[in-house]
Amino acid sequence: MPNAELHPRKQAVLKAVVTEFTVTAVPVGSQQLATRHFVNLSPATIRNELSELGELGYLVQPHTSAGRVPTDRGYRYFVDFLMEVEPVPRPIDSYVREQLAAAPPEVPALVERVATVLAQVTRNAAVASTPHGSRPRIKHLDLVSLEGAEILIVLLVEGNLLRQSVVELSRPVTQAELTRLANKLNRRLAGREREELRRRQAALGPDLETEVLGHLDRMLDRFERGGESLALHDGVRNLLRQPEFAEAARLHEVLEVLEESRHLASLLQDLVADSDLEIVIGSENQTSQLRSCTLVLTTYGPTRQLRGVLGVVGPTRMDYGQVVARLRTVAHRASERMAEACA
Amino acid sequence: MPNAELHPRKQAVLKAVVTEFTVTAVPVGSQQLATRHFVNLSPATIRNELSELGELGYLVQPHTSAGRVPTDRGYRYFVDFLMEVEPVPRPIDSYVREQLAAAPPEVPALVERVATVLAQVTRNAAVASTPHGSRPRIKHLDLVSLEGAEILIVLLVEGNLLRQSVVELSRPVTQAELTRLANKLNRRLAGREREELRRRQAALGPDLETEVLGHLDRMLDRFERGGESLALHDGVRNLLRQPEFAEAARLHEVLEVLEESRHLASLLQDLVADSDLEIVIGSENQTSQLRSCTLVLTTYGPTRQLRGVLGVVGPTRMDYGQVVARLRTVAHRASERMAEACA
DNA sequence: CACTGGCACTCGGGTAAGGAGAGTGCCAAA
DNA sequence: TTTGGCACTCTCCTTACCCGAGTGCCAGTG
Repeated sequence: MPNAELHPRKQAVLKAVVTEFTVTAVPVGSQQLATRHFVNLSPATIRNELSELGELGYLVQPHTSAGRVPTDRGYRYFVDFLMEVEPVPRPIDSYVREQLAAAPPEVPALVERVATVLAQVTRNAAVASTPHGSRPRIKHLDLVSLEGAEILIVLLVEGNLLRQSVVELSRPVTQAELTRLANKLNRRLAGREREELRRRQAALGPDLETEVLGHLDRMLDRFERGGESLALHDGVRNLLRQPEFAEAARLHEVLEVLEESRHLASLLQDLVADSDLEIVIGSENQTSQLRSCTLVLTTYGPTRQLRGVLGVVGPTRMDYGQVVARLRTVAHRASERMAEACA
Repeated sequence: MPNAELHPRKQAVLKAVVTEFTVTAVPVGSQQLATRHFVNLSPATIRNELSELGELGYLVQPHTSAGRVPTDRGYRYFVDFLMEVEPVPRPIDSYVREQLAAAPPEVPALVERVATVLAQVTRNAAVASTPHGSRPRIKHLDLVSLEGAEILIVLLVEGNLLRQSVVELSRPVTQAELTRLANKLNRRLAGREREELRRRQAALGPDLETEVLGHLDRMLDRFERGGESLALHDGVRNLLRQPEFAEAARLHEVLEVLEESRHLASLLQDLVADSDLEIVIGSENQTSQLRSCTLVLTTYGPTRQLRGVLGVVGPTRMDYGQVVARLRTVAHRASERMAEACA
C-alpha cells in the first residue's frame, strides 16, 4: 500500500472525520469540520480535501449531498498511522484490577470474568478463549474409574489449566490399579513435556500404561491446538446501543458467529497467529457475517507460551484509541492475575 | 382464581385467539376468527365473546378498533386449561438424540450442547445450569500442590461433575504428603456423602487432614447450593427474529439478565424449586426485565437428586404447546445421556 | 497557486394530508 | 341468542412538501 504518503493536512482531515464520526455516528460535513477542528480554514477548502480523500478511497458519501463516512480503508489508514492510543484513566485500571482480583482463581471462572470486564470497560462485545499453547508441561494427572472400561482422565497442565477426558480402555480396570498408575506417572511426568511422554510410550510394550499414555498424548495434542479451549463472549447488549445494530438483521449475523462457539474458537485461533495486536476492520474479515464489524484482538495468559485470545467486537465505527488501550490493559492485568496463581 | 369456570365457547374463542396470535403476531379480529376457526358463527357473535373476554381480563385491544391480543392472564388461562402439548415430530427427536450422542461426555461441554440444541428445536433462547443437588456422593478427589501453601483440590462428585478449588493451607506441604493424603481420603470417602466427611472431621485433631476436609466440606456446600454451577444461555439470535424484539431496548433488558450469569443462576435456582415444569408468563416474572418474556423451565440431570435447570426464554407470544413438548424431550434425552455416562 | 465566498443543486428526514382497510360497538330484527 | 347493517375509529401506507445540511463548481483575491 502506498498509503503512508499522504499530505499532512489530508491526514489531519481524515483523522478529524474518523474522530468525529466515532462519536456522532452521523456523516460529517465540511461545515462541522471547519468550526470544530479547523477554525482557520474555510468549509470550501475542506470540501476539496474531503473530495480528494474520497477519490483515494478513504471516505465515502452515503449519498450525494451527504457528509463523509470513513471507509474500511479509511479506518485502516487511521489505525495504522493516525490513531493515538489514549492512556487508560486511573479509575478504569483500578476497576479492572479489582474485578480480576475478586474473581475466583480457577481458570474457567476467571476467563469468564475477564471477558465480562473487557466488555464493560470497552462498551463493546468481548470474546475470550482459554489459554493454551505448544510444549505444555504436565503438572499433575489423575485417573478415575467410571462405568465398565471407561475411565476419566483429569489432567492439570502448567498454568493451572484443568482438562478432563472420558475414555474407554480396552479392558476394565480397578480403581486401585488406576491409582497406582496415576501415582507412578505423576512421579515420572510431573513438570515434563509431551516429548518425554512419547519417549516413555515408545519404550513400553502394549499394556495399561501405554494405553493411558496414548490418551494423555491425545489430550495434550488437543491442548496444543487449542481444540478444547472454550471460547466465550459477553457484552452483546453493548452492541444493541449502537445505531449500526438498530435493525435486528445486522446483529443476527454477528450472533451467528459469536454463538457458534466452534466457529468462534477457530476464528480466534487463526487470527492472532503472530502479532500481539491484531485489528481486523470490516471487510477485512474472512468471516462474511462480521464484515460490518471490527475485531481488535490480543493474547493473554500466565506465561509467554500459554496464551489465550482476548478481543473486542464492535462496529467499525469504534473508538480505536480507547479500545486498544483498554484491551491491552485488561490483557495485561489478566495475565498478571493468572501468572500469580501458578508460577 | 375463578378462572376455571368459563363457558366452553369462550374457552374455544380464547384458545383460537392465542393460537392465531402466536403465529401471526398481529391482533386478531372477529372476521378472521369467523372465517378460520368458527365457520358456523357470524363475526358479530364472536365480537360479543371477544368483548366479554376483554372484560374478564383475558384479552386487550392495543387501541380501539383493533383486534384482540391475549393478556398475560389470558396466556395463563390458556396454559393452565387449554394448551395441547403437541407430540414432538420424529425427526426432531432424532436430531436431539444425535446431537447429544455426538456431544462430548464431559459435563461442561455437554451442558453447553444441551442448551444449543434446546435453542435450536424451540427456536427461542435457551438457558441451562449444571446439575447439582443435595447429599452429593464423593467419587474421587485429588490434591495438587501449587505455589507456597496453596493447593488445588479437584473433586469429582457422583454424576461425573468435576469441581476445582484453589485454597491456601496454613502451612506449605509437599506434593508427596498431599498424594498420601489424597490416596487415604479416596479409600475412606469414595461413594460417601458429606455426613461421613463431617464425622471424620469431628473425630480428628487440628492437622492437615482436618484442614483439607474443611475445604472439601465447603466445596460440597457450594455444590449443594448450586453456587458454582455455571449458568449459560444460547440462541439469543432466535429472539431477534421475533417482532417483539424489533426495537433494541426490549432485547437489551432481557440480555441484562441473561448475560449476568450470577443473576441468571440464582433466578433459575429459585424458580424450579418444586414442580417439574414451571411456566412464568410476562408480568408474573419477579425479575422486572423479563416482564415481556415467558420462561418455561424444567429440570434435568443424571439422577433424581442431581438436577440442573433447563429452560426456554421467549416472548409471551410463543407456541406453548410446542415449546413445552420439546423442552421435555430435550430434558429427557439430556438426562438419559448424562445417566449413561456415570451410572 | 492556494484559499475563499457565492451559488445552484441534491437528497434525506420530518411533517401533513388523504385514503384504504380492518376492526369495533350498537341496535333492531329474525 | 344470533345476526346483518351501519356509523365510527384508528393504524398504516402513500404522496406531497419543505427545510436544512451538504455538495461541486467557479470566479475572484491575497
